[in-house]
Amino acid sequence: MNSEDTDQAATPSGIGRRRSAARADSSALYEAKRAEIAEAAIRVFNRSGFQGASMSAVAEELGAERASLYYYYSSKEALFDDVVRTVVERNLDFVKRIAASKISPRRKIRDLIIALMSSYGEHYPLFYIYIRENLSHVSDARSDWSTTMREMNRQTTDAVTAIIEEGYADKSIRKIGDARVVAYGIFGLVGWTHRWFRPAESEVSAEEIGKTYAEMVLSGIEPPY
Amino acid sequence: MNSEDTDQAATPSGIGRRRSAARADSSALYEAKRAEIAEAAIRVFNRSGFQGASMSAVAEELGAERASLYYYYSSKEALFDDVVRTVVERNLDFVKRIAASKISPRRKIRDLIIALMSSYGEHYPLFYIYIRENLSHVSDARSDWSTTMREMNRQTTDAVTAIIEEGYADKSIRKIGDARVVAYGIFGLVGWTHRWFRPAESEVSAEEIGKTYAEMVLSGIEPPY
DNA sequence: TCATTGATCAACAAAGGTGTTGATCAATTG
DNA sequence: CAATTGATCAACACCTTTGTTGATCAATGA
Repeated sequence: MNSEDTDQAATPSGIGRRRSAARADSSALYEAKRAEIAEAAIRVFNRSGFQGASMSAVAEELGAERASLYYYYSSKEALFDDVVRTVVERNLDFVKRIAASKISPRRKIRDLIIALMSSYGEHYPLFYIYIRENLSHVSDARSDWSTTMREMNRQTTDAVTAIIEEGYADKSIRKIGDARVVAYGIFGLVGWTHRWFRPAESEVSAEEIGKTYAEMVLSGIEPPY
Repeated sequence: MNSEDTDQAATPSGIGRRRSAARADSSALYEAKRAEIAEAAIRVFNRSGFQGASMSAVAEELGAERASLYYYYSSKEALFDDVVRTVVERNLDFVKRIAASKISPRRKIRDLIIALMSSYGEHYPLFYIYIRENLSHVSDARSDWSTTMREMNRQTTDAVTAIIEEGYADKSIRKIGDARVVAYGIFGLVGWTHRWFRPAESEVSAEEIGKTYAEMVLSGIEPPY
């Protein structure tokens, strides 16, 4: 894709070499600029999805020139990857931290739902662009990246499933069905908000939604008394 | 887009006139062929989404020629509309029927979740292509179609919200939060299955999933005793 | 002052998609 | 048999997008 690794025809401006150098540069200033581009991209991806988003639209959103984006990102996929990697990593850390805490399974579930919703609201629309995508557009050429992402997704699901099973084992959670189905249900409740929740316009806060869903799930999985 | 409404240059084969006639034809035989095309399209749309799906892919899936599709559908959008309209209408009928039945709000919720899941599993992947899309690709040119679809979506949500509120009013449902948030939660539980549930490969049946989620929601919204 | 560098401008080739068109073939049907 | 018709073939124009390239401008800073 780029033939400027070593040899470079000596152009008067040397812009070719400068460009590839810039894309490889990971100094703070460059990363800051990349973050700025990523922020604009997040908004566009959120509106149009990966396939529907064009680099022109990202450039326009940023108020810059399309060619300039290629100064920092080598392709639309690279840009998208950068954005999604952030989300998936943050999400997994999040879930893992709660899973590892020393509280009861029921409390974990409650904390998870509320904290997840709050985080989604706070970082809107960052998480939602990832939730929408489902990584369905990944090309075979990037199978290692997509493998990594799917692996992290699996870990995220596994962590929540493990919490449910922990509760099944110590009988603090009533066995209402397959633990994985329950885990997916929790992600469904929270993830589905991407379809209707707009923090800036909503009358109910992200936290309130979280509390409602936590209440919904919890009182359902509590043993009868 | 088509200039064959009235005048048509007399071509030797008259194929132009024949084509527009075919597209307007709604006899049983033509509708059957359209259904056959739509079935192939459903599979492709489910795999790739509207934007990612190409007419070539649909043709290949059907085992036919791309040009032949245009004999029955005037555009990719027309094909997609045909598919989605079916789903949205069926879904709304479904929800309305349960909402109108003479059972308690709690029973309505339970029946709705189980029946919806069963229907999704049975008609897989028809409903899921609609759930994925969110009608986000609609162009301004088709605003009447999209308005109709959004209106039907609203009615579907409203119907479920009304059931919750009915329960809030007669105190048969414990007030855990905004009725609409709860309604969206139910759609989230059920709708999210599009991300992981594959009827042909799954160990748990659609009905089992429905029962699990019904249990999860119900015992949660039951008043304490 | 002068080299460096981020950013822009203005092209460009290549790819892939859409919808159209006319000729043609093969099967069906009156 | 002869007309009809579904389906195919093989182009075609058109459009959008992607990623590249080289010249150039303007600000920065040594």
